[in-house]
Amino acid sequence: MLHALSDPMRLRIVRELAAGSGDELSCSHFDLPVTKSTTTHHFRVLRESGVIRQVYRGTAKMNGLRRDDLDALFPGLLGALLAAADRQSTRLGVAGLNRPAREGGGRTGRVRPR
Amino acid sequence: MLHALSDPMRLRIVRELAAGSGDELSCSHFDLPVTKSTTTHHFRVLRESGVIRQVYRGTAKMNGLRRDDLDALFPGLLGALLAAADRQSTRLGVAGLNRPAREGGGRTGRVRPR
DNA sequence: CGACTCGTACGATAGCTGTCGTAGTACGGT
DNA sequence: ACCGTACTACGACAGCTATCGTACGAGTCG
Repeated sequence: MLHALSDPMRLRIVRELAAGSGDELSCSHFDLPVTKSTTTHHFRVLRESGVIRQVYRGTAKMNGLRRDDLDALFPGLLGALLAAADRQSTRLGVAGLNRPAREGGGRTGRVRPR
Repeated sequence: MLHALSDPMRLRIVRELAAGSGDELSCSHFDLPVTKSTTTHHFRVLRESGVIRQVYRGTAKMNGLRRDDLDALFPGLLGALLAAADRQSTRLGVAGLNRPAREGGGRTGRVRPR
């Protein structure tokens, strides 16, 4: 789980999910600066690490944060983590949630161009 | 920081540091199932991610958990994390802290043999 | 039906990283 | 002086993984 959450892109997804008042968002709701393939990859990692739940709801695939399960396993962890991410976000970037997440000096692969 | 803590070996180090009533332990106090080179590597990652503090105390190098700094930056995170690790530890392995950490099916490199 | 959108699967690629071994430095004991 | 301990630096290697592109199936709309 720590590994899953230690990627900026995935942490961003989780934060958006947690911020969403409703609890389920479609994959395409997220406007991530990566291709669809990569998005699928990240959602899979999150699902396989038990952080989110994915269900087909008619035509779209809804993603839900498994908050209760996580809280049962690791009480307080998710909350503290989200709070920490929020604090760091507001400390570094101005825009709250819209942090670039690995702007420029990414550590791996290309990000978008080509 | 999440990345630093998402490695079993490093989490183990941090847990031992946190468990130590005194706050500073020498590198060699830890009996990790890896070579000294790898140990140095992990300590460096922990130091560079700001989780621990290293000071030369005479001949030995003492490692201290930067608990207060971390708590200031991410209130409650470290506590929740350690608690979660403890719970998971007692759930999976019997021996509390002495979990093998990547026994057998490690994902990378060889572990010891050769 | 055809076109479009959403999401997946597969293969490729580059970079990170955990691990090791060997060699080196600093320091204290014999 | 010599050796042992503690730790680091550097190089090598294998595996993971974040990313991309392309191709594909499912479903919706004109």
